[in-house]
Amino acid sequence: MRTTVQDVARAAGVSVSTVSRALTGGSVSPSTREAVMAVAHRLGYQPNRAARGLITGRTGNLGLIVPDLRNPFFADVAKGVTARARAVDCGVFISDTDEDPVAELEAIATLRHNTDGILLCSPRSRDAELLAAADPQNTVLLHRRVPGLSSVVADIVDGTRQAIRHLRALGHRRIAYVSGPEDSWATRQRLAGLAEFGSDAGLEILSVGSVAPTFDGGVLAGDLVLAGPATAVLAYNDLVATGLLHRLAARGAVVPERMSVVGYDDISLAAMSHPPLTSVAVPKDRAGAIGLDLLLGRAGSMTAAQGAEVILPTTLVVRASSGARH
Amino acid sequence: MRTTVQDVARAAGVSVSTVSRALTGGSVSPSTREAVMAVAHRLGYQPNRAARGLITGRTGNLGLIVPDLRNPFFADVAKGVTARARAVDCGVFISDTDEDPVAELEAIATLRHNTDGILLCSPRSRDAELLAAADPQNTVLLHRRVPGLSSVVADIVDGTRQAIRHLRALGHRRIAYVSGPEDSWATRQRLAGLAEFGSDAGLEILSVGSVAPTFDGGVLAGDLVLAGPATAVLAYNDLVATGLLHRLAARGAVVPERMSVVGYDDISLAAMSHPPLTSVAVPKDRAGAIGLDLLLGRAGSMTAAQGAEVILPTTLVVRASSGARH
DNA sequence: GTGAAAGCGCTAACAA
DNA sequence: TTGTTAGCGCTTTCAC
Repeated sequence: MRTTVQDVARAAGVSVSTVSRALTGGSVSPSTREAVMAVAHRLGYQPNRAARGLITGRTGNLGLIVPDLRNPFFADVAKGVTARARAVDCGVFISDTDEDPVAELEAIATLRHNTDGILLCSPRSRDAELLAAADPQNTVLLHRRVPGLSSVVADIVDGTRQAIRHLRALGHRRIAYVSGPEDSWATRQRLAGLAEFGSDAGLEILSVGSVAPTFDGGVLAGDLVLAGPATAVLAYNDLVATGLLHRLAARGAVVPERMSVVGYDDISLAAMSHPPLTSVAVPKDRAGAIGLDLLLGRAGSMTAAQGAEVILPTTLVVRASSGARH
Repeated sequence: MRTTVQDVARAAGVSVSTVSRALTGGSVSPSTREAVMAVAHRLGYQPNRAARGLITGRTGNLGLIVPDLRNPFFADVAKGVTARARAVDCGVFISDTDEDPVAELEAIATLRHNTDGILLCSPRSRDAELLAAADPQNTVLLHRRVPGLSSVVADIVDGTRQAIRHLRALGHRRIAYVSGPEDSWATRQRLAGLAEFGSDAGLEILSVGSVAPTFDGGVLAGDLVLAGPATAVLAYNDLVATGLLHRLAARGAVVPERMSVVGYDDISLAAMSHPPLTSVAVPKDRAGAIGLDLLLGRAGSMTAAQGAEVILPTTLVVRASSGARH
């Protein structure tokens, strides 16, 4: 049997309430506290979080919901969350919904009752669904914004701006854009960033349509891009950019001489691609960590309950896949 | 306030125990069960797992400890665990120890008291430490074997055999091997596989030493391999193989014409490398799922408490990075 | 400053 | 089949 407060109380010759106070920081005489702590340590006492949660109403745990842990983007987010959680001694339930919206809603329903809060990565669900399922008081959206819910997002519009300016500075005048899922918030943000250059006389943004935000989507996009007059391409994300790189190589189009390629997100893959990929870096792990702080009321004056909207800066990381126009 | 069994009981006009029975599968009349279920659903009732766990002694949750979620290998393992967990309605605490052995022991200590069991990925800790910290009754080791603890591992010896035979069939006679962390179980297994070919007269296995099991480790290994007479190389894992591929490309050594490369683990990166990587596929997600079943006593007759040792088959996936000797 | 007792939400005896 | 009751381990009034 596990050691309980009872055991510690008996061994220390005090009451259970004194043990509880000594361990949780109530008002106890210093000598008593010390004695209790010593006994607790000697007995290897670990408080039962469930029992504590039952009475305090706080579980000390929170939930993280992601569409796919295999996607390096979400793995990075999860890493940021777990790292911060470890620092503040908070448990993290992770739910991988496998891109299934139904599983996502189920996860929200379960976790909202069994945790102190939910960090939600939901690129695809509709605003209304999210608003219906989530509790605004203790839900923080990661990398997506929905009015009425707290969120931590990256400044995608500015990231797009940096990418296009970079390519323009390299002499590119016709830049293809490979879009992602049409209904997603991230897609809309990217397009908003591109729209800024609509009035730029010397520049043409050529949309080659939407593809799946995957390696295969990028392979598909490769041919579409080569069919046009573009000398550079901005991809929806690094997975797409990597597929693009492959297809270009297979078609004999040398990067960056024939075509410059810029990705999005700066996942670890970007540095390992061939050639290494120029990419708009998004602070994925930091977003996770800040989201957690918001949930726990540790983010300075901001809390999730107040409907905080945090925007994190993006940075263009220049590698070998982008170069001067030939 | 959340709805409780009390609320459901009142609304359904029955006692709390009837509600409990109706919801957990006790003996209740079909009509009552149906009525209770309907009311529970209407009220959006979600049982408080903490309260349930307090009395049943089972939390319905388990813990997964990994060194690094960013590593695709462990992301795959986590995916397997969470997918199976979702199917059996079980929560998963994930703890990313960031390769820190101290954090790992802390995670074990916390989770063993707050979950029904622990799935542990610990490539580096020493056997004795693990045996001291873990409870053999409800701990399952993933991708590592320690006498006295249950484990789910891949047949690495056979995987190595397949890789070497593949290269030999392609005409290679001098095969370099890039080793990983010297003290790890996985490293020893790979070496055991290679040892089988020690007496093969027409074959020479050239060890080029140990490197970090990362992309950078592979870059480093590239030069070491090129300095020798080998025409093919087997890398510790796919991350190393990818770094190798990069360095070989940078040095002008065409793969597979000048050098065949075979990796290990078949992470998603393998299919996206340039050229796509031949790799020994390890059933990462299946291992996670089976580990979970072992913990929950759902794996047929086997349970973690009995010290089960499951060995999963490996398969060589041939892609473009390996070819006939020139 | 300390102890006794109530009770968080739930399940499992035990009665009926 | 159903209801009543005790109690899981803990924190928190409320007395003292």
